[in-house]
Amino acid sequence: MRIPTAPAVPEQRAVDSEAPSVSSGVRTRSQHQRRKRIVQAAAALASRGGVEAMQMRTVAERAGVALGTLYRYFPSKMDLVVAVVSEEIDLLESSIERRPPSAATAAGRAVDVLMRATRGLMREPELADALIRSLILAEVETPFGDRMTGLLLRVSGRDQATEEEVALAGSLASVWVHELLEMLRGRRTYEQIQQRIEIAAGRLLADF
Amino acid sequence: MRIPTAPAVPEQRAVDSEAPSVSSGVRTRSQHQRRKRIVQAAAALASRGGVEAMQMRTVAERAGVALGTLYRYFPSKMDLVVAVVSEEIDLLESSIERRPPSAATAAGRAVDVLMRATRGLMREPELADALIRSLILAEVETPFGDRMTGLLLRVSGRDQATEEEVALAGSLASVWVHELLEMLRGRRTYEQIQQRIEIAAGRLLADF
DNA sequence: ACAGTTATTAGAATCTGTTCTACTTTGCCA
DNA sequence: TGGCAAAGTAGAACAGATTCTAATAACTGT
Repeated sequence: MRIPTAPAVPEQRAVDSEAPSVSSGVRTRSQHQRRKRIVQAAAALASRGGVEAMQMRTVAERAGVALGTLYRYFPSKMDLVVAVVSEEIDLLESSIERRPPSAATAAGRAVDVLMRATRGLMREPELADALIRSLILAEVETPFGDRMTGLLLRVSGRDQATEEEVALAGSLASVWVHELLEMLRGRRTYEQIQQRIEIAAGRLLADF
Repeated sequence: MRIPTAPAVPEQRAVDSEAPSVSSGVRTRSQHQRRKRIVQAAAALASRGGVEAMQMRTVAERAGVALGTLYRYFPSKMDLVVAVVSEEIDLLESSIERRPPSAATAAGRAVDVLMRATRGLMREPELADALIRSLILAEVETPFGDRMTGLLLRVSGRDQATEEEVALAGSLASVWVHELLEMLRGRRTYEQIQQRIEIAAGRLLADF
């Protein structure tokens, strides 16, 4: 799996990696269905016992698909996790759109968004675990971190953000992710997270 | 891998978990040596090919120890990774002690420390990548974040820190870890990290 | 020195992600 | 309709972390 002769370059895995037919790029209806069934089966298993319960053999079985097929759609377990998790983020974004944060300050609105996301994640703890970890683990660029940062900038009223503003929003996002991780490790309660996010947001987005 | 929805009750794995003699807690000289040999072998392997190259069988072999013995000292690979990382942090701490940061402001000293640590990690990219990723993914408590936070508080002259100060230093530490990760993904240069750390530190530790 | 506990060992065995093989089915089109 | 490439299948095979076993060595207190 490793390339012994070229040590410097990390093995890029295909970013897309979610559909067969490499040549055409087309996805038939039945393939779409199959992919959906797989992701659903994976999500169902993960929301119970977490990534551990989401074993590739089991997912394949639950989705009524051969192991080889599962691997054709998702070349690694991580790809599957990422797929499951993408759906969750979509949910958050549309929730924010439906009911935008109303706090007076940018920091307040950011805290609102982050804590709403936190609550959403806490509803499916095992799934949340998978989400956060995959967000961090991903080898290549994933939309997650940037999407969260973008979301924060948007609710802060910074559609045309300076580089410094992007850095600050990004910092807040990374603090949030870290706090979530600590929660997953059982080292934070919801209240503690809120407190810490408020403190950090108050400083980082002070003059937004 | 459970979430404390209200109270924080993680299934604690023994945090220590690094020496035999559960009952006595004593560690004989030969045990100490053995442990040291194991960690050295692990570090040597990891600094070449990353965690992948640091296979438990290989580590045991290199350390001249049976696989079972390795597992007696380090119940899981993660425990071994943590041990390796701890040594790195020791190095950083003693380096800081030897040559304390001299900047005028607390934020400046914190930036100094973090960038010094960054340079240290960049010297062994494979090791850094492996270790940081594994630590972030670790299920259980790791000394990493807390030690870094403690270090930051110390160089900020906050030996008796308030809760808010701990939160702020912790936030800065998590921003740093995140930037490090981005660097490992090839999305940050050293200069960019420095810039972002300066921005974040300037806000977070403003009135330290 | 002796009995009993604890540490160590070699190696087999287990578990789960991933890969491989040898077929069979499906979709497509000339 | 015949045929070919892609997609799917069942199941074996492989890899590396972790666990288990049975036996031996080292250390302990008496």
